[in-house]
Amino acid sequence: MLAINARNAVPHYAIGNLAAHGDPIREGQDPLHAVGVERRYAANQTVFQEGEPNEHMFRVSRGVLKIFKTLGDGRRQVTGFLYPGDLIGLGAGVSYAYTAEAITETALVSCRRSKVEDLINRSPAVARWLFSVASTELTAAQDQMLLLGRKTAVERVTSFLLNLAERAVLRGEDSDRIHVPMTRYDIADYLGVTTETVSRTITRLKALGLIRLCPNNCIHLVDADRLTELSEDEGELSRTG
Amino acid sequence: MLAINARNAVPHYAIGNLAAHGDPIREGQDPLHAVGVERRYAANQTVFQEGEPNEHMFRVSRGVLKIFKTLGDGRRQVTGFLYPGDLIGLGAGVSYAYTAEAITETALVSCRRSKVEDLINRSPAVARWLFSVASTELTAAQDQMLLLGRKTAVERVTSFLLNLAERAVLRGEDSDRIHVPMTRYDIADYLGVTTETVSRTITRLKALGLIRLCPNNCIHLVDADRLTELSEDEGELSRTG
DNA sequence: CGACGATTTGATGTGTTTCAACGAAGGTGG
DNA sequence: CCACCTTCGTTGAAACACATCAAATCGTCG
Repeated sequence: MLAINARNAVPHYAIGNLAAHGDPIREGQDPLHAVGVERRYAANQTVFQEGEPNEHMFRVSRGVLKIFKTLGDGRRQVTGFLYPGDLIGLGAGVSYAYTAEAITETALVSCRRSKVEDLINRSPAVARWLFSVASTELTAAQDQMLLLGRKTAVERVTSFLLNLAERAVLRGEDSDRIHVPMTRYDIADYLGVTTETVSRTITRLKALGLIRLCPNNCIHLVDADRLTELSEDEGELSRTG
Repeated sequence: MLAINARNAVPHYAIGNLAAHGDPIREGQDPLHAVGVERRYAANQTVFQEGEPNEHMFRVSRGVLKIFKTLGDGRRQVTGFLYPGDLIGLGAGVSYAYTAEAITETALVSCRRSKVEDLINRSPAVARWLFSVASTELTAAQDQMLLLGRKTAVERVTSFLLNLAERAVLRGEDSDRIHVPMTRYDIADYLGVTTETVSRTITRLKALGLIRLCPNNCIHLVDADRLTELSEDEGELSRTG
């Protein structure tokens, strides 16, 4: 996942940490922005829905969004939370495979897919960039599959919190006081559990003194090392808890 | 790392289902093969392990493989089964995020990542192809997240069988007599359940007359329509079952 | 202040896991 | 070619982590 250093002379759609991919796309050279249009969305507003024709790619300038898939009977799976710098609409297919919805007030740079193709044709650097972004997403998706398929509730929640913290660092934010703008319901649908389980697990972590809930949807990670242990080995909880 | 059974006659590296990506890379023009080397692997042989330096990309010529991630205590998540035409090693990062292991006897075309970069630089067509393959993988990964996070055991197993059937069609094989070379254990680790649950579910589908087990790890999908219903809505089972 | 959604907490239920055992299949070596 | 052994697959009984149902409390905002 890509992110930016928000404070900057260069506009907030700058690319940021792409250097991590060894790619020559640098801050202030967002290739999508050159050919795209910025659009704004209110909290809870839908950007596009699963099944609609897949005509645009988006890049998050400001705000947080979620993307999710839905089953006929209403069951949802949130497949990602998107932060500034992230791309939406990478997936293949003639129609979107998921719904995208703003969690906070949001600004996106929108770009027709045909223009993206043009960019790839004209610039190998852009091609490598997009390929590397998709590859990074793929790696993250595999981590999430491991979480959904094999991790316990405690491991899921701690993994989630640490993941938010990691991404906050990439955006140049504080890593142990993380902002959590999504609801328990969204988190539950992301982690493949219920809101009650998320709530109980957070309560438990709080009771263990590993985290602290602050006002404004903020969570203070008091003992990140211990949380890291819990994110990979539930057994730890009984041995020391 | 790579145990190579060197015997290179250079046969079946045709591209197969790539046309599905609507991209101008066609049969007999595998861009990887031009710069790669074919290697062979016995069943159960490891191609590379999670954590090893990520230096190669592979394309399956013949055989079936699995890729999986492992937790410290041995829990596994199979994140994909790979068939001829599929690419291995798309993921980002300096080291492989998962282990790749041959299920059947296998032939792969191996290609250094640096050569792949060169190809992207030289050919926008290859760049678009790789991007579209990665995008397709991403879409599949999201489907799998929905399965792992929200589907019941019956839905998981039926989704899996139908998915195998779909991919068989893309390879030009029969769609209702599918070859299932992986063990119940592999399937279980792919679907995020136990071998017992997979076994019981298959038994149940068999009892309902929806599938039939044939010799040689072959499963006959007797009622694909009904299976499709079951793959998206478990409730169906009680209504009609 | 009042109200509605979000969150937390409690009591109970259940789908799947875990533990256990057995039969079948597939190598391996004598 | 046949005992032997290991792995795989199936089935059964019991246990458990999480879901479900229910309700109180918190928090936010008109």
